Amino acid sequence: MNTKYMDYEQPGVTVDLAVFTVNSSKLKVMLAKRAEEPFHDHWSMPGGFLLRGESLDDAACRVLNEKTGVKNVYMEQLYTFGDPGRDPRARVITVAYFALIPWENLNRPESKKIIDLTWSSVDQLPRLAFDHREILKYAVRRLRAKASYSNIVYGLMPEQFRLSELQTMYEIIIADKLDKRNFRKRMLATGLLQETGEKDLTGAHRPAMLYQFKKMEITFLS
Amino acid sequence: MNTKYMDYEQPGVTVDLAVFTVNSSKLKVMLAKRAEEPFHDHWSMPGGFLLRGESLDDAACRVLNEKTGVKNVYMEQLYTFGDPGRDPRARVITVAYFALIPWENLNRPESKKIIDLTWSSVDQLPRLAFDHREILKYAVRRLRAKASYSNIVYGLMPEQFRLSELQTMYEIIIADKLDKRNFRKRMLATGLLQETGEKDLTGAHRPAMLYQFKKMEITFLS
DNA sequence: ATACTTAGTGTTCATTATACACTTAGTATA
DNA sequence: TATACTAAGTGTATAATGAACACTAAGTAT
Repeated sequence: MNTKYMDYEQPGVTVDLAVFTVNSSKLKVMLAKRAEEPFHDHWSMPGGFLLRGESLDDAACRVLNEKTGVKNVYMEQLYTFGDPGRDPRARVITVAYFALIPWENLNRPESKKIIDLTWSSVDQLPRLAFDHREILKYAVRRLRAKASYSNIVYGLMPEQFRLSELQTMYEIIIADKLDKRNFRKRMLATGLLQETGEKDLTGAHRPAMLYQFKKMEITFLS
Repeated sequence: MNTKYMDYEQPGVTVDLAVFTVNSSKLKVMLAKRAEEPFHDHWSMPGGFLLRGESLDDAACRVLNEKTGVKNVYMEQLYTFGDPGRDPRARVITVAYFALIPWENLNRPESKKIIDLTWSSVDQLPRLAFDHREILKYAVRRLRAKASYSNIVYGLMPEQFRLSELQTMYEIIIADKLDKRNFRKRMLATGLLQETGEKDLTGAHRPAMLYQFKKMEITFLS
């Protein structure tokens, strides 16, 4: 490191994750229990310091993989938080990311159980470390906004699904009801869905066609 | 700084600005000539290192003020760039901002002339230092996108203006023509504009009503 | 007085969004 | 094996929005 830089602050740089999933009809976010001071035993966003030679995106993927064992999920950079005093020990800049994981992809064999992780409903967050409450609120706002004008919800769906499940997913995220017929029309009109040919025969009622996404790629809708 | 952090990389943190204006019917961005290695004499985005105790937003405002003398302009955080190797000397994380300044607010008495600043048309960028070309491309994309669904263009207008000037501003940014009557209908329907009562008597033709914004506040339009 | 230039204004048509209710195809059970 | 039950699946009419389009008005210049 060039000594010329020493006049300036060289903060620590962390990458923190807002990891969302939906389970039990609730939008939930992943929290990690802190094992160290400050905020010992408080819940916080999972995160970690940037490593030498590691890009920000790589760091975010690494942290996610360490905590959940999952890979290849939807992830994007959210915002960078750097107010002085947000970490009482030292100056820390946090690049926040947000990620979406289908509930079905968690609790899989490769997701080693980590005892100090939990999933909290986004409208009942516990007391959080640092400014993480603020960051998560911001992440939820972004997710809700993007759900209304993009197909980002795809990142939360399992491989195959009924259209009614997709609709429910939208309803949970935007916290509002949708009209069944209009919803189906709109979704099928995007051309992003594909019938799998298989039927879901669970339940004492007419079976549902199962669908999948042609490509997992986020696009902007009308 | 806690020595525990020393295992991790402590990068330099800079704040770099994509400062836009419109002049001579072109969307332009501010470039600064570098006085030091690396990339000596190359053009770059204006920016600087984060100072001790300074928030990211404050740093962005400070840099903008140092370069242009202007304050109170529209500014937002854009994205954070942190690939290793983007600065050949050392690890540097750059939090990029974008700002909008009406051309009329520049070259004012308080804007001391800085010889190593220039305005470049965004579609004819010179060779730039670091990854600044990539960052500016990203900023232009964001500006264009936001122009189409928000009233962000307001940040580029002078205090008072004709509706035809506002339309031209939109046309320059989105690089497309708009229908005069539909444009005026839509703009007036937002309720964000206010007649000043004054007329613009320049030119050999019917004078135009002058308008102003009720409040300089970015909102999302239909 | 006339020519010139930009300002200012409404209507029609096409597209998109919204509201709304019945039939279908399975399972469960009497 | 008939009947009840449940969620799946489907179409139309109306309202709202967006797009296309041409003439008159109010000044200045000659």
